[in-house]
Amino acid sequence: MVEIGEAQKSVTGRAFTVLDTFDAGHRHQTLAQIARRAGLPLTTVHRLVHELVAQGALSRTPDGAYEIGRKIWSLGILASLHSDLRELALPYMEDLYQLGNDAVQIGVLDGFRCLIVERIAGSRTLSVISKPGARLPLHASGVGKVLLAYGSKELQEAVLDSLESYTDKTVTDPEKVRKQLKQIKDQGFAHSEEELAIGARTLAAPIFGPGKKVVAALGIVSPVDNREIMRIAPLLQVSANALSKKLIAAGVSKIVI
Amino acid sequence: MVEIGEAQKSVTGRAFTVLDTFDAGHRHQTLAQIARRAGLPLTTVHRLVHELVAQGALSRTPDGAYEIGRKIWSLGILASLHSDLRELALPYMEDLYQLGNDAVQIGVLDGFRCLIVERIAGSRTLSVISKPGARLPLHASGVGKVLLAYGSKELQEAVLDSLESYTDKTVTDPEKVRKQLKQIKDQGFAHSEEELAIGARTLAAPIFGPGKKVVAALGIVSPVDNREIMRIAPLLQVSANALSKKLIAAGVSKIVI
DNA sequence: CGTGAACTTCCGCTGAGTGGAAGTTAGCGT
DNA sequence: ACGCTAACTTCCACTCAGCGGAAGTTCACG
Repeated sequence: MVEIGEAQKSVTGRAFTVLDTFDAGHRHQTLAQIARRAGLPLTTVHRLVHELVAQGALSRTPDGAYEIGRKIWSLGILASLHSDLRELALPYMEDLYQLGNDAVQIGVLDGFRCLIVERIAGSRTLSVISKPGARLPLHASGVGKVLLAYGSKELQEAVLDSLESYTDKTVTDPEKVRKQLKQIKDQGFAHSEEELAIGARTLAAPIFGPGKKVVAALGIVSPVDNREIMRIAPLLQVSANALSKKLIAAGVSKIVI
Repeated sequence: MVEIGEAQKSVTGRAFTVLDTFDAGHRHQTLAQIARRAGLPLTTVHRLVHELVAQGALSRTPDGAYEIGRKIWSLGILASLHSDLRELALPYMEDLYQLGNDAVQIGVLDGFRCLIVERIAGSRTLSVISKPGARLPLHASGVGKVLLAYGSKELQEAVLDSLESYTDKTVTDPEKVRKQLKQIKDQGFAHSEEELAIGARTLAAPIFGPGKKVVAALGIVSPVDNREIMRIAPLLQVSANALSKKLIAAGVSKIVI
């Protein structure tokens, strides 16, 4: 349990250093834990945390630990990721889900990762599906591959430079990935099998915003034993195109980068 | 366009006064707008906003306006509202949705309002459904009525004290509402017709957390011309009970209040 | 009942935050 | 073209909010 945060001189900086200690693996933290992970003096964190609680940015659980509060959640859903992209995409995702009860996900480029914005999964769907907020590798996930294929030359070079392996099916040879990317742009969708998680195969298509720019990727995740999945590809593309048109019509240029 | 924020002395306070100027109706704001609404000097807001942008809490749109950034969104989805309640509820909501393609929503008590945490609506569903983050009146919505019926005596008195009307079917007589609340607790679910929006009827059931405490309400919204809706009531209750068990098993006591 | 770890309160020093003033840019009406 | 207004940005000297070490409190465990 080593400290994560870099010392910030400004108060707001410190406040966010504190908030940043919270992540999917650390949703509930005690005061001392936060202080250690933030690399800040306990007294300082004590004061900050209390102020954040007063603001509703953090809240205290019955057991005395702290967690992210409702205020942050309420603000977060105002982000264009959620209010624009997610809102417009959901109906299409819902329709795709009903086709075969396979999980559906939508992600955007975030640095060298694919940030999952939303996913639909019922009770019968396989449970390895990444939750919103997850950051998948670009070269080993369907949605990631799409974003990479349509991404800038610089992005591709940077990513191809260090290809981490997740399963024994992960493609880590830059040349092979390069060929895949070309093929994806040619056929308009990506396909991957057990490259990130055993048991899952993925289909993904690009979502275009204003100016032929790819702003997101729409994907379907199903169990490997599903032989039918390739038949869904055209339907996925229809949905992706319809969503693209809707995004362009709504003038959602705000999702850029 | 009058100022909203109350002057805060602490820096974090000011920072949140700035963030609080953002809401569903003000997702994109210019610097001057923020300053006016926050009731803070322009210079101060200028500095704060730039710092927030550096932190990723705000981001600048191509047209120069500001909006809530990805950092806040990423943090927000860690809130128990989202990561606990929403995650556990979604599969059940999905199943309910598939029953009749009626919109499904889940909400929690937030002050004197019902805060919508998530909703499922396909492309064919009626579009008046409230989005996540919406705050519905307790006496005029299905989910709200459930929370009110199972709420504390003090809450009920406070709410019954000022019953706002939204349509000509909204019940604003405290005595009538009181009777409704009793009936809801007796039969275990709430039913409302066009009390909040014309054309919509609602069914809602309570979700119990540890200790028989109601932590949320699960609801179905369908068009008024849907004669079948009452037949869904038992199914809604089955789902609600299953979700309750799951919440209790997961020990989600953190959703309290 | 002693030890340690987590949390809270206290308080005097100091530099980060403040906000008025002045400068820059952009759009609009005449 | 030109002034006018509003939005935004930069500058800088004062001062008070924030800082964090020290000491006190609470709690769990052995």
